[in-house]
Amino acid sequence: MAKSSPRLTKMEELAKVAGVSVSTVSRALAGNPLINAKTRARIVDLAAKHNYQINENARNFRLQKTNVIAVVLMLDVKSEQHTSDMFFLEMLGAIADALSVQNYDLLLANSPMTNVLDIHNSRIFRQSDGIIFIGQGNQHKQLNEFSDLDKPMVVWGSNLPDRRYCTVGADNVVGGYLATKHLLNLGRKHIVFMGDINMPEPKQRFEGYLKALKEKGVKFDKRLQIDVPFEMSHASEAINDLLQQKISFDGAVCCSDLIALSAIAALTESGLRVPEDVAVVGYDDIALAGYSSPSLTTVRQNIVQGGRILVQKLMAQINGDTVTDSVLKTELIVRRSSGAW
Amino acid sequence: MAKSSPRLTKMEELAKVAGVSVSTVSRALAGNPLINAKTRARIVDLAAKHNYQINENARNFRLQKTNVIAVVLMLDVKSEQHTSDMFFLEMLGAIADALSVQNYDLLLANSPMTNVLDIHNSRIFRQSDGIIFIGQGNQHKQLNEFSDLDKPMVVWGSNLPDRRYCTVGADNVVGGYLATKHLLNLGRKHIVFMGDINMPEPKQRFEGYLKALKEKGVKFDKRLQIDVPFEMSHASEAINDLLQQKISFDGAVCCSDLIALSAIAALTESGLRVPEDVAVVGYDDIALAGYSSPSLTTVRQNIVQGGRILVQKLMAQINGDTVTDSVLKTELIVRRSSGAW
DNA sequence: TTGGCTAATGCAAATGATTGCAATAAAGCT
DNA sequence: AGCTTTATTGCAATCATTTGCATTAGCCAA
Repeated sequence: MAKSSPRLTKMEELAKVAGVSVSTVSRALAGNPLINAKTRARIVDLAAKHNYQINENARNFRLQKTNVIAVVLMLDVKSEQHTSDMFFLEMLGAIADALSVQNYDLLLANSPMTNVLDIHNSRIFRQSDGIIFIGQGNQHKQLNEFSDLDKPMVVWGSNLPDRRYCTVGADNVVGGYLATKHLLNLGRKHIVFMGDINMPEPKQRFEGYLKALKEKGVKFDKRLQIDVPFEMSHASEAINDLLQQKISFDGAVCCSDLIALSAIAALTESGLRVPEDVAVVGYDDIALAGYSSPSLTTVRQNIVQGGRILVQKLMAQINGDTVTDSVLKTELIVRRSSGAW
Repeated sequence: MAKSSPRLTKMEELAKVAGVSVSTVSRALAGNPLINAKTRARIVDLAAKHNYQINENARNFRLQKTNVIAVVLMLDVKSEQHTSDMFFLEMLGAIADALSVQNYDLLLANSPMTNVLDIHNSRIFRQSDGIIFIGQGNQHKQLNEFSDLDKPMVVWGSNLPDRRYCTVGADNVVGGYLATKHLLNLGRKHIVFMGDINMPEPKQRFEGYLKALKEKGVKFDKRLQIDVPFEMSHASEAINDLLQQKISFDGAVCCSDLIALSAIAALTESGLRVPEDVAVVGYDDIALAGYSSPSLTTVRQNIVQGGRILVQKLMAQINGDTVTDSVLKTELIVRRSSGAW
């Protein structure tokens, strides 16, 4: 590039420089094969040389699209998942990256939302070409209704029965299975499951938990399943309750790292050693997991890949394609201390 | 509202229903006093009744504005602040809330950025009416240059000398002071300061640290100031180094909760008790701080207020006003365990 | 009645891009 | 040469809104 001339801001100007009509420039920049290849190349070069940038405002207006994707964080409802961990930010970052590649903006919606359907009359709806929901909360039914509005949408979450919307999510059954099997392999027999099985994702993890128990021929003790919300404080209380009731256990599968850390705190405060007396496995692999003491064995969901696939599915819908659900691989991150080696 | 008719999507339709021209509708909805008050009220009512929503795309196009604010997370550079804690998400949420009140969208830019000036030729720049930078990283100079581009901008960070851009930030000097004084009041005399004083904010907190020491007549031991990045793992190493060198200390002021938690982990692993042997104070008050064991005494920045003021300052600039910096109050959150009562 | 003044409203241009259709030029065919 | 076909390009309408200027209507005074 020889030198950058003063920037051309309108197609009209670029057309004059190139000695062609505005239509031709428009088509050339869009890669329309109607335009002679040589002309096209020449115009593209000129555009670069003069630092021409299309006016996206005008373009979007003409094309009746917004080039904006709304992201709704489902973190309103009490005892909702991940309210206080890194999951959302990481996912948000992953989505933003994936979107920027496609030249889309991200419109963040994060005001408390008691009913997803309220979105219909909001800016979120009108001012976006599609919506990504992070989590389902307990609004499965509303999400189903929402999908009837024919707005491109995709949901990070589990593939619930009767869903009419597209989901992308990690394999929760496998996640629960891996965590449980890890503890079983260490010889633990009395394993607590900490997570609210009324919520979609914990429920599936619990399935995996049961599957692993069955495989090893360990009988399930239903006193060991505890409906703790993802919020931390309840986890310590739950552990203390168990201890007080003299229900003995030597392992714990937790539905988030925060629950796990909270449980570990309660255990050590009660004089129990982790992992010698009780081995603990978390979920999510938040940054803290690796650095806490004892460092945390945990189940990792591939968030970057998740964000990318969410965007990809949404784009497909915007282009009129029909899409299918996607279940991502889940892996167990074994660290030395909490879950033993 | 009697009943909602099929939605009107164009002003033209609304104008027909109202029996006036499009111009009149436009002016009426904008509250233009040219239009007769009664007519205006009638049109506004009709708009509501027919659920008319203005086409913001067309409006923005005509008015040559984007109604989008870009938010740049300065989390690229190695050893940058807060890379892995909740701070960014909370701030992002606060900003998004404040923006939505003003009917602005949030465009998230979070791709690694080695030089802020690269933004000039990017979508972030063209497709937004203003930019909010979260953090300064080590790009103070570039931010200064950037401010010469006459794009409305505001920066969350500390009020460095020679800045030509508007900043909003918490009072880091006071933060460092409060944390240190708290430990001194508990009778601690050998207090470690953990934070990279080459970074703007830790540097100011360090100032507060020194001020508190001086006030109590405690001499500063420079071996106790340690340049740990905000990233956690280094903090444990640093603590272990100190212990190995037999440098004794009985307190620690940390520049983030993550550093604090990491330090606590290292201390307890070495057989030291927190807070009996070493009292620790963190910074940020992330959700985990209250639930970890021992629970963490920490310095809280008012993030919601911060987001609101950032937006307010930016709006003022967009409207052509000149703005001044803003320093927010900082408070110490005392919890029983880590920092003692 | 006519002219002047004001308050209220409408006309039409403008914003910057896209695209159906028409127009032109070049080439091929008989 | 004359006619048809094809490859390229340009014209002009269109998207929904805002706004300078013109227009109309109503009122009052002379």
